[in-house]
Amino acid sequence: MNIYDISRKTGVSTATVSRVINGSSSVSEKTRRKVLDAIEEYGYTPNVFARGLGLNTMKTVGILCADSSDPYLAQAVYCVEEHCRKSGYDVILSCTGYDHSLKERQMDSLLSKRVDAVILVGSNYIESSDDLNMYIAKAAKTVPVMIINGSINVPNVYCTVCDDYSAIYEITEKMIASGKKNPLYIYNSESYSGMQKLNGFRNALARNGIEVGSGNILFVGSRKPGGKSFPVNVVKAAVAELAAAGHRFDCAIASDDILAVGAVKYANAAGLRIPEDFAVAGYNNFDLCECCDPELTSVDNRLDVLCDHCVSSLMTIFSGSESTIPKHTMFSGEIIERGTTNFR
Amino acid sequence: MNIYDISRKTGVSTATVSRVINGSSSVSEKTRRKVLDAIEEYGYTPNVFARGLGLNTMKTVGILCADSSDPYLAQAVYCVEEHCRKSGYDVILSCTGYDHSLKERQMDSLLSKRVDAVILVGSNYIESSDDLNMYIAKAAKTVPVMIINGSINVPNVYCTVCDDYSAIYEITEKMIASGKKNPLYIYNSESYSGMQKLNGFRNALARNGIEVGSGNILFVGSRKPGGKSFPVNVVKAAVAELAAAGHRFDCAIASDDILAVGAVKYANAAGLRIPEDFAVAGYNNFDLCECCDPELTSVDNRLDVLCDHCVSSLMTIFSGSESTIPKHTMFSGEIIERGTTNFR
DNA sequence: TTGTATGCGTTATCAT
DNA sequence: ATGATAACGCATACAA
Repeated sequence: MNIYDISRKTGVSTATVSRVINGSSSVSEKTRRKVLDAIEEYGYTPNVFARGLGLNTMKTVGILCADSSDPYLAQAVYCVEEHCRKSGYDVILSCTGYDHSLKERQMDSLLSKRVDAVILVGSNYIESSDDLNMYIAKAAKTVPVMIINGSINVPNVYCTVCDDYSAIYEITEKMIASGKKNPLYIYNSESYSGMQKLNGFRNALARNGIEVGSGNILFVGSRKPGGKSFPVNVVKAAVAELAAAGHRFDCAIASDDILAVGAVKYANAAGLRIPEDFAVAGYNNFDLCECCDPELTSVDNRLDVLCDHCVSSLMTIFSGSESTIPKHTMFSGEIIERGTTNFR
Repeated sequence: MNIYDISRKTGVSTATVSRVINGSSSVSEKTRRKVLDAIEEYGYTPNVFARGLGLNTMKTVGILCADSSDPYLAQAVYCVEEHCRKSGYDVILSCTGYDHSLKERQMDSLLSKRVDAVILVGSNYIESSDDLNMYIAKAAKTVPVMIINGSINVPNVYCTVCDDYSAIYEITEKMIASGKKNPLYIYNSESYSGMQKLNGFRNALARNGIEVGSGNILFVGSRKPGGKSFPVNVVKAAVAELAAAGHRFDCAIASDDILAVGAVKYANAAGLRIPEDFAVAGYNNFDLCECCDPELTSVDNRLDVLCDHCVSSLMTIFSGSESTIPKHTMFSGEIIERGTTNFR
């Protein structure tokens, strides 16, 4: 059943059928009804390939994300997908893992599918070397590229980020203001955003005259794609090991809630009182925070806001008003205090 | 840059270019090289729309899932996407929420995109009324429909499920065998799978001569799409309320880990010893289990196995050997014991 | 091994 | 308001 069939059944030309389908105004009400009825009767659906061939678009955006099973990214993907769909765009999901080579290949694959835009979800798409970011600039010559939680200054690339630096800086300051002298920073990502957070921690310590030594910073290894989450007991063990090595700390700040939970487990196992002996703060404000005992203080990075802003911007760009869209938008995180800290 | 351009640049016909692209054997090595070089040089990519128009396929499968931000579904989506991509198929993701009307609409939308198959992820796609499942049968007339964790007997629909009934039956028996007299069942989904689990619980109790009253079963409301997870404190409060109403229980079995965590929080807050006074078991075996204190006993439903089986089957069907694929495949769950229980 | 010609189902342009 | 037809870019049947 194609447009010719409908044309034949109704006795009008394919052009008119097409007009009806696309809601063109210059069709008589009578003809429109006739055509609509036939479409309904025969269950005709326009062929998207033929349409795509002519218009060179299938109203589809590609999503690149490292690992859609990571709760943070899953949340973002959901939010982006929903918003795109409501705006009439389908979503092709493409998980790349954390290795560079695959990212580049999947990007090419997406472009070869003639997506109308690509959205990079997660801070891990911007590498520290410009060379490695070339493929993004190249892609942006074809279609608009949106980045959620990553930043790069290239034409036709639009970035929406959370101010991770300030959020960590601020929460570290609060820790110190609440009387803590020896903060520990725990992280598992060396992405740009990861480094921003780390800098926030370092600078807050420096600002308060606390020396930063190897005992203050703990890298627990990178996330692996497809694992349900980051193994919390790895963190627990790493913190315990650090303590056993003689390092002293009275609080921990983590770049991700799951890491913070590891710290809480360490403290509970070591018989430390939380937050009196050992305070903990996480990042992302997942429901995991409420699963923790005591409940976990965290930074809400307002992912939904970022995603909505990103997709709204994209739709505006599609509408042709790209000049009104900022290339870079930064939102502030928000500290949500719960039982693992005692700020004042 | 299209196939005509490459044809012109190389001095061979478009047919030959097409042959090279598609790896046809009957092309001289010399010609092949020449064409390949030109393709490389000009960065030519075949137009998928034109290709799709002729072949009527874009090597794409549609995924329908209620909420890709639910950790369980996110895990499944990741697994399915990865496997599909490795098999040369792209994935269109479509989140439907838990309402029926949207499911039907998104299914239509997917079919109108001419996907080569549809994968339904999650137990919430099979309704108890046949009427409501009609749209699945209808879709299956066009393309193969795969269901992960849901079951229905219809031509061209292939189901892969976990034996939820037996898993819950078994874990309930273990609870009772470990000395518990008053189990509580906590659930938040009335899907087919949800009912299977509940039946497993009921039958295990009946089998052991324990009467099932309203104080033994707690429904805590349904999941909402897009929320990060199920609000754990809602569960905690609901259990506390049940206890306050005079109901007595010495263990809890939950249909999802997050609900079990709620029960653990209740016990901790009530000063009950786990597992002596109050044992807890969850379902799904997420890393959440390890975040819990004590760590949570759970049923591993082997989602990765289900997903892999589902996609492998699909690829076999694509290859034309659908007759070798079972319409229904059931895997067993596996009980993973941790600190919240003391089985023997 | 290679080339020619045609169909695939739309949309858009240009007539009428 | 409606119709005829070209164009979109590829794969393939058929011819050479």
